[in-house]
Amino acid sequence: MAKTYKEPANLNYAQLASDILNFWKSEKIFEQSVANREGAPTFTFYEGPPSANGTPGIHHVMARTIKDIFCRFKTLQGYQVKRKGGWDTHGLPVELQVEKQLGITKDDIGKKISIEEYNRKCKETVMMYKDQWDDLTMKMGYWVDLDDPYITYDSNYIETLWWILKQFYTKGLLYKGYTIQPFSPAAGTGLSSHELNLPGTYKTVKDTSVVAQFKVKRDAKSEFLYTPLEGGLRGVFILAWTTTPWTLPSNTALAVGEKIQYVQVNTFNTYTHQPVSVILAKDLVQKYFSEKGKDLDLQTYKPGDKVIPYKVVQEFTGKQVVGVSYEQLMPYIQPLYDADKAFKVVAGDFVTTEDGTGVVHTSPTFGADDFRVAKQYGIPPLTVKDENGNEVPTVDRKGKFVNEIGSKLKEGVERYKIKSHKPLTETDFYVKNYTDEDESHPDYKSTDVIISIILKEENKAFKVEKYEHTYPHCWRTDKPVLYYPLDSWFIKTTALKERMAELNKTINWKPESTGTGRFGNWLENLVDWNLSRSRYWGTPLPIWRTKDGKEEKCIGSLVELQEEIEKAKKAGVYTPSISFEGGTSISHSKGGLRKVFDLHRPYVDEIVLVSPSGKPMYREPDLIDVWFDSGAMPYAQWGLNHELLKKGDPMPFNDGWKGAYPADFISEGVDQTRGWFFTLHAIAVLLYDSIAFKNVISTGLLLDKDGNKMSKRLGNVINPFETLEQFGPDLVRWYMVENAPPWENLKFDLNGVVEVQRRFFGTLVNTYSFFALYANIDGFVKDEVNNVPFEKLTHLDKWIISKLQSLITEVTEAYTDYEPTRAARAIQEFVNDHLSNWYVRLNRKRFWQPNLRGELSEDKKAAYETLYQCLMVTAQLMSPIAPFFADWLYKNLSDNIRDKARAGNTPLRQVSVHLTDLVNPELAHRNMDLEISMDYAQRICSLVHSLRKNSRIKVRTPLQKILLPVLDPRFAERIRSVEEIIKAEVNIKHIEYIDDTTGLVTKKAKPNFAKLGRQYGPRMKEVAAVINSFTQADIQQIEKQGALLKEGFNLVLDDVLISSEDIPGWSVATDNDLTVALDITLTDELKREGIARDFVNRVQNLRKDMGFAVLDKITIEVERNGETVASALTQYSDYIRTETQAIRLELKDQIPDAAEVDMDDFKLNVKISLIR
RNA sequence: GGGCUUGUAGCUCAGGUGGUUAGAGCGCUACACUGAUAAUGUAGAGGUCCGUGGUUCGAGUCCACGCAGGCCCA
Repeated sequence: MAKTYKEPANLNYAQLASDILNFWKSEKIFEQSVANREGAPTFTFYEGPPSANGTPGIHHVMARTIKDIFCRFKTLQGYQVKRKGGWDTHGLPVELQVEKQLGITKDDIGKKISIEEYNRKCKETVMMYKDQWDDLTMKMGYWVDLDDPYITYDSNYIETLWWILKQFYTKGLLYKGYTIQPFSPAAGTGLSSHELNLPGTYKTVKDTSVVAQFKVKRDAKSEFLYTPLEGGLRGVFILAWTTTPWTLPSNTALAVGEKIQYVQVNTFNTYTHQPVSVILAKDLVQKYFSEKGKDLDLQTYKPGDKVIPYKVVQEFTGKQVVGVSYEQLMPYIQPLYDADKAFKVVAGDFVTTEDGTGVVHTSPTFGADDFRVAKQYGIPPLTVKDENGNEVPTVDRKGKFVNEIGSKLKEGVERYKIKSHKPLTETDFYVKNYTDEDESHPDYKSTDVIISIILKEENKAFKVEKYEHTYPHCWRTDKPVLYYPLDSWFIKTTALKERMAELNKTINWKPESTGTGRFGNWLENLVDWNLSRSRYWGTPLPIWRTKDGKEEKCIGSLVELQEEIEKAKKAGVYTPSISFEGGTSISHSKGGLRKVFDLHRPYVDEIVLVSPSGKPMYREPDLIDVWFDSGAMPYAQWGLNHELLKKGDPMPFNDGWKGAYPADFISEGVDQTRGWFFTLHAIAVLLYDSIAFKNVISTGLLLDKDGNKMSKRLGNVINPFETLEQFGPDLVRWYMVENAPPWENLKFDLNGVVEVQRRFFGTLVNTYSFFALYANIDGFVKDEVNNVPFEKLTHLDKWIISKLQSLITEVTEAYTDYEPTRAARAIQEFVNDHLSNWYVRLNRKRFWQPNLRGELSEDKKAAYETLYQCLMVTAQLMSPIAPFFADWLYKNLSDNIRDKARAGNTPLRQVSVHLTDLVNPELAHRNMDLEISMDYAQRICSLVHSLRKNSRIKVRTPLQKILLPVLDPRFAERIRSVEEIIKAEVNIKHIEYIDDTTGLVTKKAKPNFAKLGRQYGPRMKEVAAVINSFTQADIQQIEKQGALLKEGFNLVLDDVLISSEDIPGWSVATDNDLTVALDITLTDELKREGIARDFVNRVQNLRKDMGFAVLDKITIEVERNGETVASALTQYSDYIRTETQAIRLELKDQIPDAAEVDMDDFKLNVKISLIR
């Protein structure tokens, strides 16, 4: 017989997936799934571009599974879901990889290797692992369009970025400023955070640290600090600590912690012995004052005394001194602007009491925190004008104080007769030893030391000491790094901060906390976006400037660039010619060499434009942050359309743009919150006052099974290819989704995948195999049009179909809410607990009943149809998560009727489940009463099993009855509707419903706390005690009359929960509101029936042992063994023969070659033989 | 240091709005079943619900302060 339904043996899930993958490829299923929905509403998905310069990891399988699920689900729902792939190609990781490959460092660029060659190498490297990525994409079943991806290094792509930047520039949102960055004066270059993380950069050094005394100005705000001054005290000083005394001349603020407790202490200066009143954090008092000096009389102090008396005179929080003004510590130069706002106490969230004084000296030009807090409070930096009139910091790029400071320091050296290793001029004050001075010279003094001495002399230093700490050094020169203001280009994101927060509220974040918390807070504390990167491989900033910085141009397209170049040529500042080729790329010839032009360095740097006043303009050398690349993908993935651009279209993008903005859905790791999620959002708000995405899932981390990060060092990295090969993609995907919600971290354990295989896929395959086995035997073929009418289905059929409708509703809702884990768990529960363990198990007999006259009975047909429907819908519901397996199941169930379905244009005409339309729940087939009844049945059976086990009576032995206390008539009705199922399942003859009239049930009343609580509140304990003391009569009364007055409490029926406690003399089992008692009396009649059943079982075993086929007919011979057995076998002869396909059952006195079978209580000699 | 997040059985996880006996699966132990069978069922053991305070008649759940892990920042 040709098998209509495949019967899998030893299913290999990886093989299955690879077969289905071939099918998808050859039939172009993905393409069809998009083309099919032409004209339908669109669902827009944006692919966050991965970088192909590294190999994909198992976490990419996770991230992409999530993306894939919702794209597939929306397709099933009828949307058209285009998914354009993309590649992220720029950035530091690419550069580092190239440097590693070539064995060079950044220093060698432009020396050992030209920028041109270097960037060519980067471009080659960036797609190094593209094949592996493509392979993974295919193998894991991630559907994304890889034929036409966007690539961020493309000229088209970069051109769009330029266009966007130009829009920002025109709106005044792009400006040049500075930030504090690590800088190596010796090398003359900024350092990236990566360079700071190189081994060996942090060295332990001994620096001179100073606790400086900042004198508080007396005014209304600070008056309270002057109140406790005693005679002789000259002033109040705030103590602030620094390990970089050279930054003190540029101090403009002091930062305190608002919540930190500070104290004011009257004491003496160690160096000048002058009486002073100082302010510092309470926690740090012991660090600066010896306990011996505490509360000593200040009058007794004489200069030179070892013990310095001190007295804490008041205590206050940082908040109270915020806003206090102080005198400039080293008044060498004045701020260039906003001088009135300088020299104030401010609050800084970075202030601690771990070291120092709890007050942080703030110099906005030389510290990132300082810069930030100064900006926040509008405090000016201390800067000077250079020869061009530009504002510059007080230390130049060589690490030397400017002359304005240098000359003052020189004066100090002379005034205080400080000895030095060589005569110092105003140009000798390097803030660190960048000039390799001889430090071993006995009179050598660093600038830090000189400053400290001057401060001591001037009663401005409270304490000076050497301080050992680790400090970053330049990996090239081994010299200390300075934190230094460097030019940068910024996008003024702060201008639209409120709008960004407002629009963010319209985005559906999964989980919500990432949106409101992590992202929302980030938006609230937003600073301007620093776009500049001093690197080589990336999108160049399209801004040209004259040398003096007075004129600049921002280029917004290639056309514009070409026009500007023409102008420059006419003006004679630039000779190479550039021309368009094919409208999108330009070629560039210089010195006879002609090469295809791309917009990267160094080519773009060679272009010199001309300013309106006729001066040459050079490109600002910066590249832009790669996050701008990816954040601009909604626009740049399509590229600029020059025709629309000419017309002045505000959205001049190529085909594909329309209707694809904003995205309906995106998903990336939670680490992208301030990366891609932010840049997408920022650019969208700045450009179009729009959101860029409506729904977003931020996925958690993928850890190893012990919760550790996967790293090569730990050797706990899971290879995605091996894992997919071993288990197949469906199991891996299912495991990842089912195990934890996607935004939680996932502890990836291969044992979990094995478990998914056994527990879920194994069960589902078994269920399908069961169906296939019997459907093949019976020749059942699904007919989409003619089904057994719903009314004629059995209770169980209707029940599982009702369950199925509930499942459809639940799963659809879960997917719609972006809760894939809920969907997976619901499907799993349905398949395991309801379909397999209940429906199939209880219905097995229906399937193996022989057909009368070779025809399928209506009941059997109904069983097949019901099971078929359940499997088919399961395939569809699970298809977003387990796309290969679901398609396999779908095809197995429907391939045989495809032609007919096509002819009739019925739903199963589609060759793949991924082309079908999601079923809608048929609410008419939902029957909650039935579902509740069946739930009771399942629980009652479980209780009876438990009772049977306790009394050691196996299920094959029938028992007379169970007793079921009935507290509510509706309950009895419900049970009656499933009575037959219960009786069959636990092999019981009768169910007896008993109520309190029988006197068998003892009832118990428990307080309904939830309801009583609202009413009685604090008197709860009293009421509860009253209810717990209810007598049977009390319970009866409240049940009958609905109310009871007892001990002053007017109680109604709802106030109590009545359950049956016990049935005297019976063994009972309870499960919440259910109680069951089992009659364990064994009569002879019951024993005989039990023996018959046991006997059937033993014969079946023999049949199986002897390798008989299911339909083989046999004869049975049994040796006599007592009267009970004989009568049992005689009485149940018909039953036994039907069950075992036996033609004859004979009792004999002796059977020579019989097999001995164990009937538990006794043994029987039995012989079965095949009838040919 | 800050923001966000997690902490429930040996492991992986559920536990609307507070309600008195905290659940599931796996694993373990025992038993049953043996025509879904490299399956299956039932039962049992296993808990300081991270800690300490607080609010409340009542806290796994709410609040505060901690501890430990994670992510992103600084």
